[in-house]
Amino acid sequence: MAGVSHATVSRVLNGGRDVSVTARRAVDRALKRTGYTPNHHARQLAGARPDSVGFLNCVDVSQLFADTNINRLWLGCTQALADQGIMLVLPVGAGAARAVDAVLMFSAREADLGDSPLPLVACGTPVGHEGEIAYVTSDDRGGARQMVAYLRESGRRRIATVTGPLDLPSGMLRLAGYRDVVGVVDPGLVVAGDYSYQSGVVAAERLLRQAPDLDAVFVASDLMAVGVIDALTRAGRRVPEDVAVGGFDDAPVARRTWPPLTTVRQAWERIPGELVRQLWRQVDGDGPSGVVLPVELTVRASA
Amino acid sequence: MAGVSHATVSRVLNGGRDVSVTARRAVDRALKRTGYTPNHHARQLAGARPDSVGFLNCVDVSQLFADTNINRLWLGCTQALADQGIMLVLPVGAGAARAVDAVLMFSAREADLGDSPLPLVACGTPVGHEGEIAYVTSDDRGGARQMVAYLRESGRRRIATVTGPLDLPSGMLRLAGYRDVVGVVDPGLVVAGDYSYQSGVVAAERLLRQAPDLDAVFVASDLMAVGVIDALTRAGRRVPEDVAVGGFDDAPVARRTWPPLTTVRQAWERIPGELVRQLWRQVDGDGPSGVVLPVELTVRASA
DNA sequence: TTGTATGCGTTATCAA
DNA sequence: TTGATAACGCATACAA
Repeated sequence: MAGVSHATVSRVLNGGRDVSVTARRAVDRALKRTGYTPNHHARQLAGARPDSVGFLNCVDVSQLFADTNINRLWLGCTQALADQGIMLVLPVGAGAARAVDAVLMFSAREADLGDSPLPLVACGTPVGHEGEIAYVTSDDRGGARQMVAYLRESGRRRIATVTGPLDLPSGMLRLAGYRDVVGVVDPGLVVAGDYSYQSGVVAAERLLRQAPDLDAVFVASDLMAVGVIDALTRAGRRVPEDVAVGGFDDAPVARRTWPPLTTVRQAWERIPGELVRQLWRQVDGDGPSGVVLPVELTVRASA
Repeated sequence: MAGVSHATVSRVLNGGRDVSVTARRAVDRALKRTGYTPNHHARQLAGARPDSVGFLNCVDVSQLFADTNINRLWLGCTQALADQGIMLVLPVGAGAARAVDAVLMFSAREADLGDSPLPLVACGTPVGHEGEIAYVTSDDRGGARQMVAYLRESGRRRIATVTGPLDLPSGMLRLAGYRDVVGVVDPGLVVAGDYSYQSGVVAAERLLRQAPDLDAVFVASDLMAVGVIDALTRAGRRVPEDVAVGGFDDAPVARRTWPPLTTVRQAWERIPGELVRQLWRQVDGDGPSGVVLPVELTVRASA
């Protein structure tokens, strides 16, 4: 009760445009005096702009800070949103995203898609829903294509691949890119992994059995690629002399392997910003659209 | 539009009490057909019970899943709330808790306290605000007292202590418990740590310099205790023959040290349930109250 | 058992 | 620059 109306108080709260200095001061004092806190729900209901967005990782919550890719994105998004005074929240479990005003979605399988009542942007291609869901993604298919083409131009003839989970867009698309350049593929040269180090090891051992004459492997993630290199080395193959290994992501580990990993670099520094930009478009009612960020072949020593 | 009123729909949504079977079915069908999703904000505004609660860790978010204590609590709370169909959300950053309907607060320093507009329960004693904030805590002071008394009864005479952060209630109270039985304390026997392994190592080295004749150490956390044992061992002291070491928490690591750690066991399995129970009391408008859970001296081999 | 009416706390649209 | 006033979508006391 500063002797002014609701409306004036609201104006002060939202930037104080079109409010006289005296009124503003009176309101400010009253606010402080009464320890007033705006009600988030009422605010959102009345149509305020979202001020909390959820970082929804469809795969695994507990691994959030262990997976360097997700971690990088998390940090970037936190930053990009904090710049605008918006909080990033981590909803956990099935319907938990209802607690926030908007959603950033990661590692979504087809089943995770479906129309959301909230403004939503997917990180990665929402395969099969490209026209309905806004998204930002790296050029997975193009990147895979670049890598495999590079391997081939380096004179490799028996190029195998370790894929990511095939129910994930990135997994499917990187395999598609491999197919694009290899043409008709020998099934013995394709093994599925799950992006983990361990699955890289297992996949490489299997590959060695199925196709002992392979001379290159395109691995769909750097972490798996490390596993592949380790397994290959243990089996007595030299990298890259006997077998060239190419990864994907340019994760921090790519610089620390021996030999350093040739990989496809994702534009990590751009993704969070684009994600947030797309989210605002969504909030402003623009139709869903997709942003495909270019990737860059980064040649080091493993291939 | 199932041919019924708003109120009936609302009733169906909230359990369907006092609704005829036919009406309920009609509503259910209409709901499915239209893909209706209730608006969370409107619901909360209209006075519904909270259905998203925030797990607010005041210290460090990124370490959430690394700290075994916090991790245990996180899992327990997720479970306890999921049983009631409620989602646990992880708000990150200063004001992020505003996105949820209620708050569970961990590792709060005095500065983090202050009256919240949301129902809130602290895990740990809100020192200086005991009457204003509801809380659930282990008996830190009593536990420390038990441990130090046990050390003394075992014939130890120069009992040192490595404290936790002294701006954290648990840190202060465990030190207070130590004081309670030691009486007038030799300042050379007290070194502050921060609950980390590394700080245990550093503290022990310092203690060895300041008080080479010590014959026991009460360490305020198991993780630090491991560091203390390692440092002691490296310095040529045998545990427990030369120096007895007692920890606090009964973290998983306590069983895996050598020698296995004598420690103060917190009732981890009870804390989440009590926290949630207190939260509902809070929601129902009961005045803040505190729950102090007993701890148990667990004697293994290190003391 | 059902419908009507009111209020929740805020923003936004108008007049004044 | 300000103050009424109407939404916002839902829950609930009360009337029917």
